[in-house]
Amino acid sequence: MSKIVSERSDVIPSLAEIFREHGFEGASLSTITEKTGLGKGSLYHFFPGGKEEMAAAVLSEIDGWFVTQVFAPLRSADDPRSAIARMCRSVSEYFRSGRRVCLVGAFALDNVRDRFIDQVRDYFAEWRCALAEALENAGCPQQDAVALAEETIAAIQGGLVLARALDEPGIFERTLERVQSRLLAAPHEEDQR
Amino acid sequence: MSKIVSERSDVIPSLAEIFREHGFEGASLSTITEKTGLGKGSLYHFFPGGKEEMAAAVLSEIDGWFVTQVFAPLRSADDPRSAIARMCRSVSEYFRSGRRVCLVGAFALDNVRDRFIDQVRDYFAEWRCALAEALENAGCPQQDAVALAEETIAAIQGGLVLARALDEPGIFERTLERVQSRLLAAPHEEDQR
DNA sequence: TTGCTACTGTACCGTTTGGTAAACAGTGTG
DNA sequence: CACACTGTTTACCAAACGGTACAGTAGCAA
Repeated sequence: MSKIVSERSDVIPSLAEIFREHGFEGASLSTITEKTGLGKGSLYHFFPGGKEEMAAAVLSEIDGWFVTQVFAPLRSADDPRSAIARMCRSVSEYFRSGRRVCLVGAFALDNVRDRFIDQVRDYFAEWRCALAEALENAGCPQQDAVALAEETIAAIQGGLVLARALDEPGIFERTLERVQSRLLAAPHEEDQR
Repeated sequence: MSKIVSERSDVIPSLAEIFREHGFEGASLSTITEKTGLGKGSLYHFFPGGKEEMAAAVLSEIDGWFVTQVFAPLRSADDPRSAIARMCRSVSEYFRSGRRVCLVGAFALDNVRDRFIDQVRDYFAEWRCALAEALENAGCPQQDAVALAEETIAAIQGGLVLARALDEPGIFERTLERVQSRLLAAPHEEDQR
């Protein structure tokens, strides 16, 4: 057999897709070997901890992506309002305009949350915090900023759930537009005081 | 052994709780027998179709509850605005102020959606439709009504996800309050035109 | 060429899975 | 009392589960 010399990081995207499709419990090792093209031997070589380590790695990569692509830009933006607009664009692309589900949100719903509780909590806590910071930098009072950030993230998650439930990706896109205009309007209102 | 003479409908609430906790794939028959107190024999007596029929029965009951407690009152209300307020109260109680998860939403996220696609779609479609009707009856233009209904349901679902992810039920309560005030404000704005 | 390391395929492990079969017990009806 | 009906228990099954062990192979450095 040819030695493909794959790296651990090479399989993570397909692992992510598998967990998104089947959930943690629904993703069996046979599914994973089939869809990744890696045998059990290779999988356990890269992830000695089995499924749990695979899922943890996936969550880590997701978190990493959001930290660099979304959270950090929100925090350190010169122009927070354009950073917010960029967040909406990134999020829309990441979730494929509503055709892709949020794995962290899916994990949060049932008992698998408890196995990855730190990663799940951190993901959303960081997001809320980063977005609130950007809103504050744009002139939004702290209390309003946190509330609006919370509302925004919840709306995004709910948009994903509803879009998938009704199989209407447009729902997510409309949600995102509503959210964006509300985010961009908020600091303005405060400026006018 | 004593004959407990349980009925099919008696186990459905605990089945619902089991699926909420573990998800569909994560709920094994041994978990189910343990938590319902019924042996496999009894379970297959009531649900010859196995897990799938159990979950379908649970979804049916959930849908039934929402139809009578939420959707119908929204549609046939003399005073649509108080019906909307009552919806918010019912929903808050049903989801235990954010400590309970929406099973239909959870099912929607991964592949199990496709096994129950009709029930999942109907649940949300009916909700959106009923709420939009109530908004129209309150004087909201049709297009705005549908959009606001959609936004509301997505917000509720997202509130549940985020509340559970961060283990802060308060997030859901705040979401619900925001949603309610937006629903009650909307027809008013239209009236003032 | 010889090793060492990183990776891969396969056979296998014990356990658990969803599901079936049959014997059996309580209850109501004739 | 006899009967059917409705639950319930128990034992059982093949298949699939997550996971392990290990021999083997490709790649590379000395």
